Amino acid sequence: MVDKKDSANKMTLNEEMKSEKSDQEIARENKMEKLSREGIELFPHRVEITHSVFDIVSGFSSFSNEELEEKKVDVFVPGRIISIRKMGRAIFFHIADSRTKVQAYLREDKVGKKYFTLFSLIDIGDIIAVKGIVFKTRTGELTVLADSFTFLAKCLHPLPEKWHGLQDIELRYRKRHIDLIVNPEEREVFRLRSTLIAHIRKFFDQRGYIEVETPMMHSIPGGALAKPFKTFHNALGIELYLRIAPELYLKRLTVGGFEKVYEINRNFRNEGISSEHNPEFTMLEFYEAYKDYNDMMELTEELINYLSLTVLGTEELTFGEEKISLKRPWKRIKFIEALVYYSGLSPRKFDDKTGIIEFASNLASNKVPLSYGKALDVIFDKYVKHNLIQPTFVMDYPREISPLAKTSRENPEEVERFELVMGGMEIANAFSELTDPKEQGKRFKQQAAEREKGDEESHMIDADYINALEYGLPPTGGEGIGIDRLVMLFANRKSIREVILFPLLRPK
RNA sequence: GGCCCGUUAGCUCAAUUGGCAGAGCAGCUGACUCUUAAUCAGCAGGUUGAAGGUUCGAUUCCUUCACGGGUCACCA
Repeated sequence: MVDKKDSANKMTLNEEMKSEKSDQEIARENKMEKLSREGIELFPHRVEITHSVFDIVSGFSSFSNEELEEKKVDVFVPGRIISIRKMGRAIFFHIADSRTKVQAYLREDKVGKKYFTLFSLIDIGDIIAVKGIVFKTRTGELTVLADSFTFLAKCLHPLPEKWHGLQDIELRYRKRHIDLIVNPEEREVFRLRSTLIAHIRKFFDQRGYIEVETPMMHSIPGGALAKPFKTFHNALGIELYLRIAPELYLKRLTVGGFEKVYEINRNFRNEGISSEHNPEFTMLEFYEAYKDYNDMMELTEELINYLSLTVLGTEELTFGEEKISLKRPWKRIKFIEALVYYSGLSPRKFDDKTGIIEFASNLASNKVPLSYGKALDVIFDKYVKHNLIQPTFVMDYPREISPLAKTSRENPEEVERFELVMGGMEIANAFSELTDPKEQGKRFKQQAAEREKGDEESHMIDADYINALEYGLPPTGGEGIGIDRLVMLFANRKSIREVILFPLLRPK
């Protein structure tokens, strides 16, 4: 098995080394050699620029050509060449930075024959810096009239076509750098992601939360019901798990006196890959002492509404065919009521536990025996989730599938937990945290029993966590929000791979 | 993992019933000093994802495999 893999790797490496260059790649290498022979540095150490492309476009677009001529704005601007239009002894080309592009204009009579000839050795994709004066062409396009240019990097491969860009989805993910060069709208998705996360930090920082980092490697994976990745620490000689959630560590911090904490970081779950699941994904978790799940609903509405208003400037998201209104307050529905409403089963049917388990088992294809709680969850996923497009808090979950949540004040079979569903996706999961160490011990034991029966996702017993609770966890509201999915909603992308720069793919 | 779909030039896509694998962009050569999907003339570019099979002949039909997409199942 190992040998087979090794030889396969060697094959691909050899193939890659031997792989023939295309005529276009050879042409580019030849140009590079010619330029080097001319004594031109193609990969300089640094360059003293005066403006970015964005600076020029944002700073001078509003001026007329007359005003620009008067100002005589000298610029030295770097960018990647994305198009070239050669017309005899004049050349127009566009250079781009991550935000926008600007035209440059090179004339033989202006730069001299030498520079002009050198430009024929430039390719689309090269990164150069253009020195010149800003003006507007007859058609009114802001343009840098070049008097010289400097190589910053040579591009040795042809770029994808200029108006279709890179369409091949597999190539876009495997060669994300090319995707980002030629597909400006993809850059915007990741810029949006960055801005969104920055505002999340701002939101919590302003409320007196502190941001913390807790371990990614756990000896007991906890805080969620999921299958972990396993790894090994050589020096300690112990098996470790990549974390499935930071929850138990964050609550230890609340025990320790940090009353408001949050963490934005990666979780790892060893489960299927789909348009809504990447094995590693980014989760925001936050915990606030003296609060319960009702407070967390308020906070969640406030957070997401604030994010939309500040980042997108609207309270309405467009997600595929749907419009999602973030106007507060959002819909709230009890878990069991949602099940009754969307499944079409009569409320009485849900009192028949074996009947429900049988019903749910027929929906699921795997043979793992279902508990009543799991059965309800299966029905929820199958009948309810995808119908909830507008933001909806689904409240009061079965206790069996919520081992870390406090029992409901009204119904001992339920816990104070909600999930926020939007665009048919689960976006957030929160509860009034279970703070009673004895009760927590019991819940863990029930989970361990499920585990014995073959449920790999059940929670392991974490004695150290119970010990932490024994020192006193104040009443606490806690919540996790899937950042990738939130970005999907904000960026109107139906696949999680569109909002993760390097989604996990099978190596080729 | 099951089912469906896709993989053709560097990129985006064609190819009729199984009958010489094409186009646009990009590239190369040349013309052109306000173009902008610049234009014009010419040239080059292919192991049709891989391996097998059927056939006189396979991009096309069949089998297996690889990778990806969609969907279902599990999960956030």
